[in-house]
Formats: sequence, structure tokens, C-alpha cells
Amino acid sequence: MALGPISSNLPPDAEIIEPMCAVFRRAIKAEGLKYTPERAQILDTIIEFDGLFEADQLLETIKERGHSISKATVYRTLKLLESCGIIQHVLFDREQSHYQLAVGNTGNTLLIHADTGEVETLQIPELIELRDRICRERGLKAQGHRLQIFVTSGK
Amino acid sequence: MALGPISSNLPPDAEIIEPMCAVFRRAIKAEGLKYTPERAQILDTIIEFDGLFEADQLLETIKERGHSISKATVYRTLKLLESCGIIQHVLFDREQSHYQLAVGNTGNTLLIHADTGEVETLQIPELIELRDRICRERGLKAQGHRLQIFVTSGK
DNA sequence: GTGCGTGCAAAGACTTTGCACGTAC
DNA sequence: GTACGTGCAAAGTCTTTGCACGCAC
Repeated sequence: MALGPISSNLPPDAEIIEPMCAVFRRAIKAEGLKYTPERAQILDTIIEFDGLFEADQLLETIKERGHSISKATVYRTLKLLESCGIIQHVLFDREQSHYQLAVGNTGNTLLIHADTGEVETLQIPELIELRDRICRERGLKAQGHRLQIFVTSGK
Repeated sequence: MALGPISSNLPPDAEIIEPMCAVFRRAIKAEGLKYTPERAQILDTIIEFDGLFEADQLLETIKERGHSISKATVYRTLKLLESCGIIQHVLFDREQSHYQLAVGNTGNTLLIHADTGEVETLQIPELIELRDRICRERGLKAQGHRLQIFVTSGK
């Protein structure tokens, strides 16, 4: 599946982005890790993406800006960011891993247009309720979720 | 584990399995393709799995039964089965693709235990309604979905 | 100064492909 | 008899790892 244009109605706004870097910095320090220029650059770029992205694309964008970070570092940093809860790993096809900023802890929903390959991001509050109810009934606690809805236009 | 309005599921029962093979056979013929012993064996094995499985595991099981089907054929058949709507491709981690029988066209929900790695399959009728409403509001038509909920036990 | 981080290239894991032979129809 | 299917091994993708050098703290 060739993914087309990715539109998002989840523009992370200032009040969310701002702390993002701080959270990362704090998380990193807490682990005795270092806040390197590479890590900062990667997070900055991700924030500007404003939606879904792929490791590949991240690497490309960084390169276009004249910076140079190795593939290995990008992957290592993505894992780190994920473990800090700053980004989420999203999988909807076999071809490639996608990531996106984790806005809050609310999980996310993707509307994937089966025909065009276009992907939209949504937040569905009812889904959280539904999810939590399901877990509660089983004595479980939801840590997060991913919902992918495959759609076709028209009809 | 029968809880409230949520029917836990996926032991595919006879009334579902039975037509499965017929559907496959018909779909295959319709495309001018052939119903080979390899394809039959693969579908049979999948049906017995009674839930989620990996390509790897499928290959292994077939081998244990004294049959021998190549990796390539397994992957090719999985794609075929997916395009016939008989199985669904499920992704919840990067490590490996998972597949499961597509029971109806209702999509599926996985409860993934973040701590133990255990995975349960559910059917959530309300989710279908929610999904369809969301699509309807946007002039779209849902073709299917996948929901993955990450949980931890206890509270 | 001491780890942790980085880049590079090689290694890995899963999946796909090319090709010649085999077989369902 | 004619496609289509299969097995094998090689090729591809994306991602991870090992290692020596470099830098944040």
C-alpha cells in the first residue's frame, strides 16, 4: 500500500509542544542519560511534523536541513521517545512503522482511506469510555490503545 | 469468561468454518486460480489455530504434521487469503505480523497484556456502532477496523 | 575523567522475488 | 497442453548491534 498525503487534524498546539521537550529532558536526566544535540534535533523535527511520520522521512528531513544524524541514532532515539511516552508507535501496514506524537495519554484513532491511502488522525472521547469500561469489567486497566478504521469515501 | 454485553470470542465454530473453505475455493476459482493441496493445507491449519497466529508458527505446525510447504508459498497464500477477506492482518508490534481468521466483516479488538504479552480477542458490538457513526458523519463508509487495547492486570 | 552517545558498517529478522520445474484444470 | 503454483535461494526492507571514537556532565 503506497501511502499518500497524510493529513492530520491534530496540530499539536503550543501548550502541548512546549512541555514535550521539557518532559523529554526530564525523563532523560532521570535515567542518568544525556540530552544530546541529536536527540534535541530529532524531537524538534518530530514536533514540526505535526502528525504521523516514518523513521525514514524523519531522517530525510533532518538531512535536508543540513544536519546529519545516523539511521542508528534515529532508531535509538525513537525508542527512547516512545519509552518516555512522547511518541507512539503506530502500525497499520506491513511496509513501515509509523510514529506520532502522543498527545496526552488518550490513544489515537486513524482513519485510513483504503482507496487513496490517505490517513487522518482523530480523537474519539467515547472510545476512551468504551475502552475503560471494557477493561474495568475484566479487572484490567487500560494503558493505551490504537484504533484503525479502514474507510472508503462516498456511499 | 462471559462478561456483560461483550462477547469474548473467537473460537470459530462450525457454522463459520464450514463456509470458510468454500469461500476460499470460490474466490480462487473466480480469479482463475487453482485450489492446490498447499493452499488447502494452509487454510486448514489456520482454522485449527482458532485465533491469532504468525506465519512462522503456521510453517512450523505444517512441518510437524509431516507436510512440507515452503516459506514463500505460505507468505503468498497468506496474502491471497487476506485479499479474499478470510484472514486479517493484525499488527501490534514490529517484531512480527500476526494474522487471524476474519470472523464476519466486523473488525476485531485485541486486548494486549502489556506485562505478560498475552493477547485476547474480543468482539465489541458498540464499537461497530461508534465506528459507523463516525464514518457516516464524514460521508465515509467503514470497511473494517482494528482496535488494540494495551492493558495491565489489576488496578 | 567517565560513561553514555554516535556513526559506520555489518548483522538480523521477516518477507518478497526470480527462475525452472511441477501440476490443477 | 497451458497457465498458474511451488520450492529454493538470493535479494530486499526495515531495524538492530558491535565497536571505536567523541562528547555531555
